[in-house]
Amino acid sequence: MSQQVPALPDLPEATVARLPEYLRALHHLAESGNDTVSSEALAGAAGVNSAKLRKDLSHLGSYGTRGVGYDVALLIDQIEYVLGLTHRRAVALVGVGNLGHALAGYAGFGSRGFRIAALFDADPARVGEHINGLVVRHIEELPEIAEAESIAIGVIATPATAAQSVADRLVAAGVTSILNFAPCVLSVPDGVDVRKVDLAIELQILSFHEHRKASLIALPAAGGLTALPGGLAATGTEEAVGS
Amino acid sequence: MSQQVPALPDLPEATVARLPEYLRALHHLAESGNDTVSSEALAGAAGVNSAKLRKDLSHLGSYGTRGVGYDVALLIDQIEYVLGLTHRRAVALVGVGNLGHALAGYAGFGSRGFRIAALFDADPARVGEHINGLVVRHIEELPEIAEAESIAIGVIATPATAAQSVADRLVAAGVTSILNFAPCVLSVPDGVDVRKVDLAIELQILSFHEHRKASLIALPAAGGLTALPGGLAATGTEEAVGS
DNA sequence: CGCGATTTGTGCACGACTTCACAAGCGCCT
DNA sequence: AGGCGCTTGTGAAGTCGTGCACAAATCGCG
Repeated sequence: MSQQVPALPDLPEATVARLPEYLRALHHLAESGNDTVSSEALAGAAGVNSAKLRKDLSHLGSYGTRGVGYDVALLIDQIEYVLGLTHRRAVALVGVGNLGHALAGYAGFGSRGFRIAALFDADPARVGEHINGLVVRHIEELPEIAEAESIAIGVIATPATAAQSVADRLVAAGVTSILNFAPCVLSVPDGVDVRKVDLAIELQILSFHEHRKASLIALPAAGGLTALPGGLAATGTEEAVGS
Repeated sequence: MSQQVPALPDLPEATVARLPEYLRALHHLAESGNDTVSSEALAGAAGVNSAKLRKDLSHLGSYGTRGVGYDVALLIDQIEYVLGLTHRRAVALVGVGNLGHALAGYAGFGSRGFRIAALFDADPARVGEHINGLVVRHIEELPEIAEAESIAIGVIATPATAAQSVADRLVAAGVTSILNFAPCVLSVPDGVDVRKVDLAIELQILSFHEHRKASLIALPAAGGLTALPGGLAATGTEEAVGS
């Protein structure tokens, strides 16, 4: 076996964070029947500028053809390989409350490289419940199941008060990557990666920009500090045309 | 009248993204009865290092006391002011499927400065449903309700195919900030902010790190690029991934 | 009142990321 | 075969963010 892949180049973190977006755009293009795509077009579909896209892809190697563009299928394979999506990864979801239920039923996980292999909760009243074809198990059972299913990724969807304890259990069960939806900071050993998603934080960041926009409008051109320069569109198409 | 606030300093985006985390930590400290906190302690609670925290806070002004620390209550007020959280902002949630349901029931929004003012869906079968004390309305009703409720923030929890159309409607209804859970790129006019949350992307980023960790272990110390520095220190408080 | 312990605020150097601008490479057309 | 237009890949410059290290400021105590 052994593909001739050149042993995982170590990519800038910012690039890694964008690769999944490129991948999604590429799948979309492939479904639309495109078999090649230019950096300009792909960048547009992914919401970044083309120079950044080319630099990102260049870190993976040279998979484009000058004068032509990128081969969609080849690029998909390369990105999936780099992201470690060549096989479906098993994920454990802990906490089947409000959010946990929604996550358990989210089709996007299944279609994009992951398999929810087990659901856990600490509340005995919830254990045994069937969700989307899976049965909720008690958190105590985590070690055996994690072992049996080769689970390396855990998702925490519990209240903040339980999150650290759950994280400890996950780590003890061999999990080395955690996606944390609880609004709190987790402390984990070296070598374990944690990513955090906090819905309220996202809104608060938007609120800041609302506040700023409002205060800019409210102030009559006071000094020279208005004249909003570039606009702050986050993921607009690109390069704001109008001004 | 007129608070003596010095007209919204324009903060680095990276700082803005961390302020909500500081705010959460501060509320936690306040509830625990602390009335002052050092940069070291607060940084620990927020999962950053103290130099960064001090620099972030210094952008807001000088609200600390040398030799003592920061006044918790004062700092909360300042951060809430800067983030525009002095009043509760009305949010429209569009799409009450799997995820939308969970978001509508998420208590964190209510407790951290937001009020879900209305729920919308395009599916007539869902219109009229009651969720958490709110009734689901048809998307056509958005303009009047957005106006009546002064809604400036919209949350999109629809399938990707509907997201752009919903975004257009939101913008037309006067919304200037959008939180997008649909896995697609939105294009919006200048002056409208968009933040995106994609659950599958978060997992794919973790997958990359899993892949990288696995390949490092697999390779017997080949060149000079392995040599993982830290070893397995117990419960590193912070610095999870560190490149 | 002055001194030492403590902690903030910040100048500076460094590193990471972004953007520009262009040479190099490729395919097509004549 | 040769030239032309198009697109990639990348050096180099610019921007942004981070972290160190220390001066400045404050408190408490003798």
